[in-house]
Amino acid sequence: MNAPQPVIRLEPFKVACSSCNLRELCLPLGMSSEQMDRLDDIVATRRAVPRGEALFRAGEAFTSLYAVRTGFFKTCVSSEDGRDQVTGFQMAGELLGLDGIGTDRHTCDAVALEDSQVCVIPFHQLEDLSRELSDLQRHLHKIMSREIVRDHGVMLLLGSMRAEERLAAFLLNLTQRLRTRGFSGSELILRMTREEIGSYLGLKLETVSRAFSKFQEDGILEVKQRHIRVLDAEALGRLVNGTAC
Amino acid sequence: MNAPQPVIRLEPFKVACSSCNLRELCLPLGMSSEQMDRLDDIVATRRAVPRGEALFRAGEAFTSLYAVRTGFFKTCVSSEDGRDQVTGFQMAGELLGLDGIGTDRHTCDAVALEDSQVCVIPFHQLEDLSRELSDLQRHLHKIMSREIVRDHGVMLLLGSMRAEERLAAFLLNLTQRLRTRGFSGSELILRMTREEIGSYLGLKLETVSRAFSKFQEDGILEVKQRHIRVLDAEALGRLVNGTAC
DNA sequence: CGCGAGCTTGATGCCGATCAATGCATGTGG
DNA sequence: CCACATGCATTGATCGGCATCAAGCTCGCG
Repeated sequence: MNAPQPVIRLEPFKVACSSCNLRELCLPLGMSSEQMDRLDDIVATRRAVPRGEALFRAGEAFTSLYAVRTGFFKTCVSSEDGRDQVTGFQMAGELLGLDGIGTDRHTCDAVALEDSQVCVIPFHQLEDLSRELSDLQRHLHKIMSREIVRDHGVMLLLGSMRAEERLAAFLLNLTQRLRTRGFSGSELILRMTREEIGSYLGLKLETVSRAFSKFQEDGILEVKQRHIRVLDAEALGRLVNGTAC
Repeated sequence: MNAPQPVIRLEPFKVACSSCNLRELCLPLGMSSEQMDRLDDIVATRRAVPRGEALFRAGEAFTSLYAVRTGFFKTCVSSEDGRDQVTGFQMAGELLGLDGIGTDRHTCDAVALEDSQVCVIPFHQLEDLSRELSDLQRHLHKIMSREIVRDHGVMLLLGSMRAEERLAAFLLNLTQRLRTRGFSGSELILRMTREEIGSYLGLKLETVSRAFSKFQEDGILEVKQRHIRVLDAEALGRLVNGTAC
């Protein structure tokens, strides 16, 4: 059903982890410059993915991991009967494609929510290199483990939180990650629709919209379509921790 | 808050992956006998965990992975405000502890639901060995990736299925895994309470109970407390795929 | 300017949570 | 052996949060 969709590929151009401003967020975290040079040898190309296009789709052969260099992605899985679920949103410095390692096929779609660029990391070469560089090996393991832990957090959210708590947790997570990337965290532009937020949070888009309106009424947020300003981050935090209940 | 709880530890005794009847399900899958000997060098001890005790708890230092040898476990995470969520059930041949790699601390509790034994796999030694044995390295990566994919499946379940579908999916998954281990799959004894099933599925225990009763009325299951007999596996499958809606 | 995608808001209904009572198996002590 | 406690499961009655259905609204764009 998911016919492999042609993805626009710009002419590959040379990139270097060692000179990338994301190196402290991304795969090269904590590596020496010699180690990074080795990594540069295998992370040789970038790929541009226009807004709305898929970087990969469920069912396609897995060959590489991808590091988001610029832009924003969602990943989503779907069941046979057509229901689908957004499993995550990825921003600069985050890895895509870990799902494909287990079966050598991707198990989800990765779709760009704005014009984006990724670094292509051929996985078998990465495995080879990580047998030589134990720092790289360890970091790869940590990244995969953290993805598992993140997923557990989402399960907790989906299994036990009510609508407003879910949205609050989502916003806190987003602002947190933006702050790590040098943004203020109190002002943000959502790159996804209400429906995509809802899919991620296990809610319908109307419920997401109502929750936004509620937060605005309560003076916690200022909401103008996709432009969000966080007025009371503490209140958001209280919502998540349930202290406010 | 989670004080490290003493876990009963039997005197370690020698074990061997190479002679383990789970080797085709577990970490040694697909390895040669020389490779397995190397693995045996580091997987040197077992540990017994009585029913109700924790193998590890959130916050404890991470040192090892554990392979379930006999018995049955649940893993659960909890939020600051005390809500908790069962994130998985593990049976023979499955690995526990992957969550701890990312931060060197466990992020969930692993609790035995019956008297159990695990093989202790010191993680740093496993990393060392997997730098030598690419088959082992690759298999470890596959195991972690599959855990991520499994988690995505649970998200889909929690985010978009209704109560009976969730229970049906859960039962199919259980019987599937039991069949892999040589059991019939049409008859099973649940090792967990209705409440634990509910936590995993994002439902209250009463809802789980009602769903069981409904399946019994419909002739899909025979339910006697924790003894379940699957009378109509196809109907269960239809429920999950939504064809029945 | 008008169209359409996405967002907001209201009215209604249903699924599953909640509250409560009872049943059933196991274990313990008199 | 029975009396009783305890933990778990079942079942019923009621309630509430979110889904659903249905209008409008906003904004960007051809």
